[in-house]
Amino acid sequence: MTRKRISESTIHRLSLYYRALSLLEKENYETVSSKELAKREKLTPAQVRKDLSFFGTFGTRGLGYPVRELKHQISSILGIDRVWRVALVGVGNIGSALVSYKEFAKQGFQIVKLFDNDQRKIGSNHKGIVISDIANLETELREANIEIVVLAVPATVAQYITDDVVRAGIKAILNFAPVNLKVPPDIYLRHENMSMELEYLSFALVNNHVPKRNS
Amino acid sequence: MTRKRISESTIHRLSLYYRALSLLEKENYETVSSKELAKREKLTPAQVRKDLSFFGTFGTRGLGYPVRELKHQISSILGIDRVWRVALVGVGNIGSALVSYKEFAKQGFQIVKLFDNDQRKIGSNHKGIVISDIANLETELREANIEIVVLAVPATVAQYITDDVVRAGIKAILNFAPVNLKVPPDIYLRHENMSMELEYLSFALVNNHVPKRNS
DNA sequence: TCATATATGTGAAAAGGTTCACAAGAATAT
DNA sequence: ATATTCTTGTGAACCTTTTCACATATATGA
Ligand SMILES: NC(=O)c1ccc[n+]([C@@H]2O[C@H](COP(=O)([O-])OP(=O)(O)OC[C@H]3O[C@@H](n4cnc5c(N)ncnc54)[C@H](O)[C@@H]3O)[C@@H](O)[C@H]2O)c1
Ligand SMILES: NC(=O)c1ccc[n+]([C@@H]2O[C@H](COP(=O)([O-])OP(=O)(O)OC[C@H]3O[C@@H](n4cnc5c(N)ncnc54)[C@H](O)[C@@H]3O)[C@@H](O)[C@H]2O)c1
Repeated sequence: MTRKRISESTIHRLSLYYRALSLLEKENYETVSSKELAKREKLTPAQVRKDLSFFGTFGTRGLGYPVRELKHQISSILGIDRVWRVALVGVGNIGSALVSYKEFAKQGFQIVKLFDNDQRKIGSNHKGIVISDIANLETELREANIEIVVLAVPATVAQYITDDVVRAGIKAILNFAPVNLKVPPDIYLRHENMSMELEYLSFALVNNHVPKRNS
Repeated sequence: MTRKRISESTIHRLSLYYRALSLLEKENYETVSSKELAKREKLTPAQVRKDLSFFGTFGTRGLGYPVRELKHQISSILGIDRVWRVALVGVGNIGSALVSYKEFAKQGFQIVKLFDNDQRKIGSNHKGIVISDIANLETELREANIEIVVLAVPATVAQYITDDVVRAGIKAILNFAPVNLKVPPDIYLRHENMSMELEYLSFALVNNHVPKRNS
């Protein structure tokens, strides 16, 4: 268990390193320097080395990092060297897109349960999964040993469903609805907010923005 | 033109304030304190006041901020008090979901052009927009006066299409493909990376993470 | 009119995150 | 063997962001 407190930015960059390493592996690189890794994800070599140093010493001086080995280490740090059982609530536009996305499963996020409140959808088979009735959310989340819930429901019902999800003992939620959900402090809650990124672009264009620090 | 350099975090929080203010307006609030605004978006009152202070003085001591007025001010700062002409490339799973999403248009992001390379899709009418051939990307982006391009194509072709988009004079790109795109320094490029958020949840669960600073 | 309560706006302090710079380890060439 | 080159790992310096704390301004009630 990581006892040092790691910043969110570092964790996000681990995802980037993982992605870059996957590509490097495909390109048959044996080793990679912090310089090359940094270049591929628009970061600095010092940043790469500092981030990795929080978790151990993975490199060889004069040579760099072993690609396969480091990739494996990062997947272990991120906890994606295993399968996570994920449920998705709201099989609408965005929900359907997420279910169809094969990369999630490849990274260990396996969507094994779908929920909706639309009678036309309930019971139907969607990409090999039968859509469950939202009325049975709590019991079925428990029975299926779900660990992560993805919310793709209208903003108006998101809080209500969240309360149910929390009651089912779920500790991690990814929310696509543009609303700030109230959850107990021991729940990990993340938001996917696409409007925010569009609004950033809008701001940047209008103000000719030069960020103080780069993303 | 904002000459002071504003941090990305501040801009992202402006989006949150805007969202909260929209709701407050619906709830018929006349004024709102930094305290209430902070509570609704899980921030601190000082943070709210500091952020707003970068752009002017909008509040009244002893009373708070006028909801309608502040909302309007923020929409002007973010540049969403106007219509942006957006094109979307790749009308697949996620692309279709984005086109169907009415909130974008309500916030001024109007998707007016769709592109794909699939012959079965080209020429067909999708939510009132005829899908164009990717072969005509550059000319049609220019002719339609597109200002923002959303990329929802496979990662393998994303860089290639980006080069075209840049050649068409587009200055703002929102990319959904999990790949770091190379663009000239005067282009605003943002990434929507859903795996990253899932991986954060995974990390948090595995490591019992307490972030150093909250999101 | 005055007292009290409320809440902003903002310098200054504190906390956090990034970059620098270099000692030290390892590979490679001579 | 030794020199040279390369590149890591990491304290310390630097820069950015957040939080604190309070002077200041307004509203409200007596
Ligand atoms: N579509 C997008 O591109 C997009 C982009 C950003 C954010 N979002 C957000 O994602 C969420 C879903 O958007 P969407 O476009 O997929 O909407 P949608 O209407 O297509 O899908 C919502 C789904 O949720 C189901 N649902 C409604 N109430 C429910 C309930 N009480 N219990 C269970 N299921 C319920 C509906 O039957 C539907 O299948 C919304 O909050 C939206 O704001 C969507
Ligand atoms: N579906 C998801 O939930 C999801 C989640 C995260 C990221 N993404 C990313 O979003 C992108 C799209 O994903 P998707 O699931 O919608 O895939 P998809 O295959 O359903 O859609 C891709 C679309 O792009 C079109 N396309 C392919 N090559 C093209 C080209 N050269 N020019 C123009 N159009 C072209 C295809 O015809 C198709 O319509 C991918 O990069 C994916 O990694 C998707």
